[in-house]
Amino acid sequence: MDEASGLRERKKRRTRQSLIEASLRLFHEKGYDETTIAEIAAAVDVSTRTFFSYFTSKEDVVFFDHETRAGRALKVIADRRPAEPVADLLLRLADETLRASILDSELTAELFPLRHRLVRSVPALRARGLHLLFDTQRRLAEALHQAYADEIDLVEAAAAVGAVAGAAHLATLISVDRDEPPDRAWEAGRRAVDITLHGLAALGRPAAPAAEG
Amino acid sequence: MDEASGLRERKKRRTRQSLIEASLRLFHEKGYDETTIAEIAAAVDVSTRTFFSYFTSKEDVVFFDHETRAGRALKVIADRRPAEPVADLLLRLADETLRASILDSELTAELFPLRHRLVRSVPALRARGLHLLFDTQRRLAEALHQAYADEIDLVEAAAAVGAVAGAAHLATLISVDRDEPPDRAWEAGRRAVDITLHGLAALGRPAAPAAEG
DNA sequence: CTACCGATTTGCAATGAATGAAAGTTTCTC
DNA sequence: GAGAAACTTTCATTCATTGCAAATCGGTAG
Repeated sequence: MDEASGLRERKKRRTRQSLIEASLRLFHEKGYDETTIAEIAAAVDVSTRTFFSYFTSKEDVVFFDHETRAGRALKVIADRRPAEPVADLLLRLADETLRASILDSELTAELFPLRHRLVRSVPALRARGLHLLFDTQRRLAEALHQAYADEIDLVEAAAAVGAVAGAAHLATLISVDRDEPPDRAWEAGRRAVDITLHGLAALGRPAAPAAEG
Repeated sequence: MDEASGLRERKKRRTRQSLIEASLRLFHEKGYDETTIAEIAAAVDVSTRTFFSYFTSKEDVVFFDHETRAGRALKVIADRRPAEPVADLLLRLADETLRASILDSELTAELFPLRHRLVRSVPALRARGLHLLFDTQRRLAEALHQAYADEIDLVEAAAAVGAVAGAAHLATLISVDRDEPPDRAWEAGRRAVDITLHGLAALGRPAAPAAEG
């Protein structure tokens, strides 16, 4: 795609990456509000103004990889397997997304968990994160509707995406907020998805194993 | 409760209300970013500084009634009817919440829909709104778990709340974004909740009417 | 009515994010 | 190399937000 690497490109990529890493590191050390753009810029040795030509806002640096991730999720839907039931696709989608949000990243092992903590603890970042999450959900819903055009309408698609994402998100969120380890959070998300797929109507009843036919 | 109305109290209430209304009106007329706190303050004839003693930020005015609403939702759960199935309570909860977000408000008929549009169209407000929404969901999940302590664990409660809220929210959101009228959005939300309660596993299949037993 | 206490409001100064415009540099192309 | 295109840096400005101290206001005990 954009592999064309002139010196210019490489330099830009490096600056960008440096800004991201310096930002996260400083946010971690001094706190988000306490860190000024000036300090970040100084750490990378560029002007304050340059920061804003790479990221539109202070919040934005933290979500540098959002678009990449959203694209990957959309691709899962776009590449849906022929005759695959909606529920199966949703399960795969949830699986991949959960995995990605716990492991995968363009960040070093040092910075990855650190960002998580930041987004969880800084209200402004949490808010921005949710905003991005929802915009993605909307896109996913539209994509799902497209992919299964003659099977489910837009409202159904929205219900499906919203339900699965909502359940998984809230479940992992609560788990993580209780300082449970990543694998526990992953498990919670996974279980939430299962419950949602099988229907909340069954909740609280003994344990009626969902009939497969 | 706090009905103690000295002149002081009344005056404060009036100022607060004026600030809210002036804000919404100006945000609508000039746009959110284009409206300065100074203008809002001027419109109500108080100092800029005073604005901040009523609301912690510019975004905050718009969500002045959030806490009240969240409290009402929590109360629905707290007052759960004896022996009421989880799914039934969730349905009632969704119903009341959907209704409230389309009708009810401490605002005039003129300002109510106007705020909706603002929150939908201004990224910063949308983000803040989602943040508040999620905090509420978390509280609702904890409350649900408490209310049904020996029937569902916290993850199940989170899955339930997240799924229902997620489905309803995304469905109405998409509907509203397509400029469909409020009653259509309400219907979409309602349908999304039904779908979620019955399980997404059934999606896309002919039309297997959920067995009631 | 008057003095006094505590709650509000105000004016002022400062900090820092974000943006626009113009000028200076660097990289790329021919 | 010359010039264009892409980046950066400077500089100046607007505006949200906050801390502080002085000025006001409302309630109330003499």
